[in-house]
Amino acid sequence: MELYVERGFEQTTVAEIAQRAGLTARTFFRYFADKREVLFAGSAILEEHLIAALESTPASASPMEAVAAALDAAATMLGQRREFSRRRQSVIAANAELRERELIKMASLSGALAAGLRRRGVADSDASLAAEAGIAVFRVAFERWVGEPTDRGLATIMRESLEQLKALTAAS
Amino acid sequence: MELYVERGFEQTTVAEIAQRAGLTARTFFRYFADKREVLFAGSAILEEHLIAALESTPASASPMEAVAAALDAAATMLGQRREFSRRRQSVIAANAELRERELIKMASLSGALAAGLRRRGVADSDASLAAEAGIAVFRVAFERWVGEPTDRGLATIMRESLEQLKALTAAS
DNA sequence: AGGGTCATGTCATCAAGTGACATCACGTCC
DNA sequence: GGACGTGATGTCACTTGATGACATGACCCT
Repeated sequence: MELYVERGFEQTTVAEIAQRAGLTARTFFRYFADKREVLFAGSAILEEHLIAALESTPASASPMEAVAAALDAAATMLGQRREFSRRRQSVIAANAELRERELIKMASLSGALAAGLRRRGVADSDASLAAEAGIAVFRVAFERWVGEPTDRGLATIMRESLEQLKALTAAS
Repeated sequence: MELYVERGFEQTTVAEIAQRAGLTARTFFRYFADKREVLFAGSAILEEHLIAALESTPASASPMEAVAAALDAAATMLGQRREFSRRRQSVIAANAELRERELIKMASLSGALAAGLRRRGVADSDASLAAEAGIAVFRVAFERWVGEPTDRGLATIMRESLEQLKALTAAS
């Protein structure tokens, strides 16, 4: 991240990253599949937490309620370290390849969420839709949280956005 | 697409593509920014149609109604050529880089949609949420349409999925 | 005939990945 | 303590994607 912030993602070579870490480029590629992946090391853990939260909601909860619980978990996980998130996000926003990578991580989250819902007996189509909608909320809320001047709390913004989506679809 | 279907995306080099087209690799890169882009040439046109449809809905329509109209336009555009869509989709599904590219095209659609909504006076946050939700529906419906054994019509499935989302959020 | 523009080709170069093999530090076992 | 296996790292060679610089040739306009 240091180098990506200093001179931008494209302008830094893997050799430079490796050098700063006291390693060889070859070794870098043994830890990260590619130059982008190094910024997304945490996403697997995030996914685990999301799923754990989903699984621990009572079986009586509706699909969207379960998704909301998962989003809460995500919020508490990311909610700390806003400064870090902002810097990271500004690096990602500045480069198309990184944005692509982020999107596929989100898609993976969505897929995991949908699978989790199916495991609770939610119908296939409901599961994918609820998961996609949940991730849409996540995305919008996260972006808002990172962009706002004062920290209102990611969880709050998530809940707010979810309510907003509810209102929007109801009004159609 | 021929080559991507024949031997897979990774296994075909740009040199081969260029050769089959009777060109040089250098020339290929003058038409397409990269090896992936060649599969997404149509997405700019799709975006235009979506926005055109959005703009031509009455100002009285709610955000989600306007989005629904845009989705209808997308459906009539893609609704023909299901066979083509299936082959293309199977190529994309088989490769992570292509999936990434598709996701960013979707994100671009979402951004354009949100911008269109804002132009109609919809509040910022409502606009992004409605757009994201719309794209989520698009994604799920398209996937379903491509995967189904018989062609029920993309537009029908889109409407159906939108209703489903409405029901899901209402039940939370 | 001359000049301008556009598409293409050629060449050189860089950086991202990847496979094959060597090396070195370590812990284990006899 | 020395032989041995294992895992992490380095070195080297190579392919491919991508880009810049320059040349060439077709076409059109005056």
